[in-house]
Amino acid sequence: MTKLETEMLKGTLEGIILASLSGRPAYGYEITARLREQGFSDIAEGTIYALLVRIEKRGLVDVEKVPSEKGPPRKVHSLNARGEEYLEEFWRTWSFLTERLEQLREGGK
Amino acid sequence: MTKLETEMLKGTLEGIILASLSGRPAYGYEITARLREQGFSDIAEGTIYALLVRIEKRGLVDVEKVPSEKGPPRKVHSLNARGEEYLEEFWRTWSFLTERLEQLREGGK
DNA sequence: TACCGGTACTTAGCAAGACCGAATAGCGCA
DNA sequence: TGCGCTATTCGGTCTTGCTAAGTACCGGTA
Repeated sequence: MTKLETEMLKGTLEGIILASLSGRPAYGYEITARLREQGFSDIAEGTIYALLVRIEKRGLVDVEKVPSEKGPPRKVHSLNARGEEYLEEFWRTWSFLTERLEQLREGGK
Repeated sequence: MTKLETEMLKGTLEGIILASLSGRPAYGYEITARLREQGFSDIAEGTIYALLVRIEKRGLVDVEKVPSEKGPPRKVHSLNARGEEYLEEFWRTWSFLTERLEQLREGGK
């Protein structure tokens, strides 16, 4: 992970995870795998778990413990109503940012 | 400024300033004004100055002191070769991020 | 002269986010 | 027994942006 990426992820990683959770509940290990497949190759596992705890505390996801066939029990996170709302807010802010940046990029040429 | 925006700016504000400096040298006060016009209405002035100091230390800009008619001397910052390089790198990373997020957004529907 | 407002920059202390590394734990297989 | 994969937790560090306050220069006005 480049330093640039790391810093840019701040504030967006949360939205990324919520988005990835939207409609498809998942547990930490699974989310990490999903993200890696989707191109976020080097996101630290510890980071994902810390973030999941955070969004749980904020009440954006519901958590259910499900026994696993191959390891300790999984904590399955599903986006709830508040989470959906927050996700929408996230997309709005994200759109705002991308629009501004696109403007700047155009202007810089 | 919403908390979401603040967190999302982390890691991108630097690029925003470099981009805004690209081709048009400017001093802090001016940059703040520019950004406000461009929609970043609530970026703290102190933040801009701190950031300018940082990018100067990293050698991404050249700084020249220019006397002002109405106040203390201005520190005019201009993007140098290293800064241009860094800016390109920033845009690459930014593009990567936006593509991934766009994917996620599509997938979530 | 004294003061105020606008211009311009600086600094100290704080909160939040992501990272790394290590630890804990369950399970199957050689 | 020990290795490797699954799965989660925790402590300490670095970077970033924010707030709030202060310094400094200038012109106009009372």
